[in-house]
Amino acid sequence: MATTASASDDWDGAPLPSMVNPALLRETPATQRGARRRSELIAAARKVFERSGYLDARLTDITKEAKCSTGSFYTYFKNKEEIFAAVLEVAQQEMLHPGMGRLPDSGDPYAVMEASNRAYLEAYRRNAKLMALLEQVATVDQTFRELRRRRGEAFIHRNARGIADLQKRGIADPDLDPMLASRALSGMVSRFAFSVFVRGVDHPVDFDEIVYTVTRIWANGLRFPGHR
Amino acid sequence: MATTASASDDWDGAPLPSMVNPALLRETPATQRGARRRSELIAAARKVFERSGYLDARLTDITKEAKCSTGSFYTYFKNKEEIFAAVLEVAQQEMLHPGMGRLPDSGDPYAVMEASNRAYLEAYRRNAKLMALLEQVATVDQTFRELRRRRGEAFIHRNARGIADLQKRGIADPDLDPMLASRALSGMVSRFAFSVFVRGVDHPVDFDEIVYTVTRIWANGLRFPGHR
Amino acid sequence: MATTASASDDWDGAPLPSMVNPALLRETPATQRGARRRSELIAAARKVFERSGYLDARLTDITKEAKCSTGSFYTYFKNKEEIFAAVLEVAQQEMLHPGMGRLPDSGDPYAVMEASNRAYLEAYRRNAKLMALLEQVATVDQTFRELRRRRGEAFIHRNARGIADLQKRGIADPDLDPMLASRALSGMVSRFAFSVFVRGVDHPVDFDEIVYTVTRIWANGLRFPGHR
Amino acid sequence: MATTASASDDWDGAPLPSMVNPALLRETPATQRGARRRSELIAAARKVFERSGYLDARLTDITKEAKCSTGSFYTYFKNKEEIFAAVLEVAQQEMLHPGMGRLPDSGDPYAVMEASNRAYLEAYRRNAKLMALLEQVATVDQTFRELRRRRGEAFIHRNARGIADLQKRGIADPDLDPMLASRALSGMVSRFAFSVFVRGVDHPVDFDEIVYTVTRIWANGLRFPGHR
DNA sequence: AATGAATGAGGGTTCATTCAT
DNA sequence: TATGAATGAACCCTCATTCAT
Repeated sequence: MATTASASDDWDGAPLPSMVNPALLRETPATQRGARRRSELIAAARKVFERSGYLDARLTDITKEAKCSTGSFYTYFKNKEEIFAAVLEVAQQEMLHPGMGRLPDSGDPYAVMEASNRAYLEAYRRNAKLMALLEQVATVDQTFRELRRRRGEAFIHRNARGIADLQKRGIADPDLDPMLASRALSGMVSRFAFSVFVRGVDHPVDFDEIVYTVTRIWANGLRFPGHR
Repeated sequence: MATTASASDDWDGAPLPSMVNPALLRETPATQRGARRRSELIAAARKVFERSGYLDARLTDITKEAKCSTGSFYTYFKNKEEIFAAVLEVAQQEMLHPGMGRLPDSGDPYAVMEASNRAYLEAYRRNAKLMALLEQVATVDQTFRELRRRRGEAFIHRNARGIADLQKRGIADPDLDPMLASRALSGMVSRFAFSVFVRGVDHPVDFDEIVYTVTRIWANGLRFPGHR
Repeated sequence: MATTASASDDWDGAPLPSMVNPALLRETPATQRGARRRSELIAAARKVFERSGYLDARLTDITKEAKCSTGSFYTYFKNKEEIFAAVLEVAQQEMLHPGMGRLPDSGDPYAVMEASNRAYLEAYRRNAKLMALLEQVATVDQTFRELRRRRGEAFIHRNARGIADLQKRGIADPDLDPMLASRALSGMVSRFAFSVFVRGVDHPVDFDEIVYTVTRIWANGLRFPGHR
Repeated sequence: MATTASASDDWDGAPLPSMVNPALLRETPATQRGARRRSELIAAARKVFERSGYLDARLTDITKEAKCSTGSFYTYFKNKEEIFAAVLEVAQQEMLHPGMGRLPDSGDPYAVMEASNRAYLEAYRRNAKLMALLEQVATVDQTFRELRRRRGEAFIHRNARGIADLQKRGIADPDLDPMLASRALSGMVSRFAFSVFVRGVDHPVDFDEIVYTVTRIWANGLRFPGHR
C-alpha cells in the first residue's frame, strides 16, 4: 500500500504514463543531428525558464543559450508552450531513471507511509525549480492548468483508495470520507513541499523533520492506532 | 483560541491590519470627484482582472470598463501593479464590513476550531476569484509573491502559538513541533480551499462536509482527546 | 435608360451606396486631430499601394509616408486589409463629388448609351491605378474578391433590366437572354477598359475611338435598328 | 478563318508555340530518375497551387506533396516563379494532346465562329483553376503579367485579321476598326468565361446557352448579314 | 484633472534559400 | 543527387507610457 506518491513516477503523485499531453509534441527529428539540436534546445529552455521564469523567457534567449538561430527553434517547436511541454517530458524521463520502482510493501503501514512521503519530498526538492515553473505556467496557460488539475486528481484518487483500504482493515478513522480525507492530506504534503522548497520559509527546516511531521500528522489524522 | 484565520480580517488567515504594503499606495485624491473616479477605476480593474486574469488585462480594458480615458488612469495609479494593490486593499475593507468580529472563545476547543475553519472557508469561497488572481500575480510579481509569503507565515505563526498552547494544556500531541505542525495543517486548509473553490474538482463537494473533514483531520492530527 | 454604369457612383458600375463592407470600418476618431491623422494615413496608403502594389506595401512604408509611428497605424486600422477598404471608401466618395448625377434620359437610346459608356470609361481611366489594385487584391483577399463579384453582378443585373426593356419596346434582339447578353456586354466594356487603361496596349488608343467602338458594338450586338 | 482561339493551342487564345518564355526554363535533367522527379514536382506544384493559390503556396508544401526533400527542389528549379512556368508549360502540352488540330473551315462563317467559341470555352472550363491562378500570378509577377499581355495581344491581332477579312468580303460592319473591335469582342469572350467558370455567378448557366450568346452577339456586333 | 492620440521598443513568427552530410 | 536541418532577414503587431490639447 502506498498512500502517497512514489517519487519514481512523478512529482505530483500521478501514476499516469506521461506527464504531458502527447498532442503537444510533434514527430521526432529524422536525423541524429536533429535529435541533438532538439535536445540542446530543450536543455537551453529549461535553463532559461528556471533563470527567468516562463513568462519572461524570450524565445531568442533560448536560441541564444542553445547557440542556434531563431529559425531552428521553429524546426522543432511551434511555440513556447510546446517547448515547455517538452521540458516537462524530458524532466519526467529523468525522474524515472533513478528507478526504485514501487516501494516495498513491508507489513508496517506507518513505515510505508514514511518511505513514500520521503520519496515524494525528495523528488519535490530535487525539482523545486521546475515545480515553481509549473505553478507559474498553470496560472497562465489553460493547457497546463488542466494538466496539473488532472494529475492532482489522479494522485488524490489513488491515495483515497489507500485510505479506504485502511478503513476496511479497521486501522483508519471510519468517520472520514476517503476522498475528502485524501484531498486534505495529499494537499497537505504537496503544499508543505511547495512552501518549504519553492516559496522558502523564514527559517531553514531540517529535511528529516519534515518527513517526520507530515507522516505523523497523516497517521494521526487517520487515527492510526498504536504508533508511539 | 482560534487556530485558523477568522474571516473578518483576511482570506489567507493573516491577522495583519493591512493586506497590502502601504508603500504601494499613494495619497488619496483631493477632490470628491477624484475619489469617485479612483473608486470606479478600482471596481473596473477588479472586474477586468477577474474576467481576464492579471496578465491578460490591459490598462485600456480597465479604463474602458471604467468609462474614462487612458490618461486618467495615470492620475491615480502608477501602473498595473499599483491598481492591483488597491483592488486587494478595497476587497479587504469589504471583508471587514460584515463584522462578526472575533469568534467567541467558548470552552470547547473543537467547536472553536470548527467555527474558525468554517469562517475561513466561507471567506475563501466568497473571494475565490480574487484568490485565484492573487495566486497568479504571486507567480509573476515579486512584490506580491513576498506579500503572500509574509502573510502565510504570519498565519502559520499564529496557529503555531495556538498549537503550542494546546500542547501546554496537554490536549495536543507533544511530539509535534508546533511550527511545523502548523505549517502542515494551515497549508492543508488553504490548499483544500484552493483546490475546491478555485481549481475545481471532479465532483461537487458539500460545504459542510468540507468543514467537517478539515476540522476532524486537524483535531485528529493533533491527537485531540475525547471528541467522538 | 442607362445600360452601363454612370461614373457618378462607381467604377465597376455598381449602384450600391457603399463600395465597402461597413463591417471593415471602425468608428470615426473622436478628435479633429485624430480625423486628420486618419486621413493622412489613408492618403499615404493609397500612394504606397499605387507605387508598390498591395502585397509589397509594408505597413512601415505607409507610416513612413504619413510621417507617423507604427503604433498610430493601429489606432485607426486593424491591418492592411482594413486600410485598403478605407482607401476604396474615400476614393468612392471622391468619385461622388464631381456630381453630374444621373445621365439625362434623352429620347435617343443610342445617345444615352454612348454618354453612359463615356462616363464609365472616363471614371475607369481616372482611377486606373486603383482598379489595378483592386484586381490584385481580389486575387488575394477573399473579402475583396467577394466584394468585386457582388458589385459586378449588381452591374450586370441592372444592365439586364435595361436590355429587357429595350426588347419589350421592340428595339433589341429578342433571341438573346437579357441576363446573359448583359453579362457579355458589360464584361466587354469593363474588360476593354482594363486592357486599355490598366494593362496597357501595344499602341496608344484614342479615347473617343474607344467610346465609339464599345457603343457601336453594344448597339450592333443588340441589333439596334436604324443607327447609321 | 477562326476569329477566336482554338482550344488546341491555348486557353487565352494565343497561337504562339510556347506558353512560356523559354528563358524561364532550364535544361532537362540528365538522368531518367531526374526527369521523373522533375515531373513529380511539377504535378505536385500544380496541385498545391490550385489548392492554395500561388502566393500561399510554400515551397515546402510542394516538396511535401511530391514526397521529396526541400533541397531537391533547387536541383530542378530556381524558385517558385520557375516552377510555375513549368506548370504552365506542361499544362499547355497536355492541351495539345487531344488534337483536333485546326478547325475545319466550312463555308459558313457563323458556324466557324460558333465552333471556335465552343472550343475556347470548353478549354477554359477544363482549365478554370489554372486560369484563376494565372490571373493571380499576373497581378503579382511582372514576368507573367507581361506574358499574359503579349498572348492576349496576339489573340487580338489574330482575330483582328479575321475581322478585316470579313470586312473585305463585305460581311462585317465596315465602320469598325478591326483592332478595336477585336479587342472588344475577344475580351468579351474571355471575360465571360472568367466570370462564369472562375469567379462564379449567382445562378448556374447552361453551357450551350453561353456558346450561343457570345456567338450571336459577336455576329450581331459585326453586323453579320442574314443569320436568323 | 481629463482626454485620447502618439510613440516605439520589443517579441513572435515565417519561409526562401543555403549548406553540411 | 538527395536529404533535411540551419539560417536570419523581414515584417507584423501589442500595449505600457507619455504628451499635447
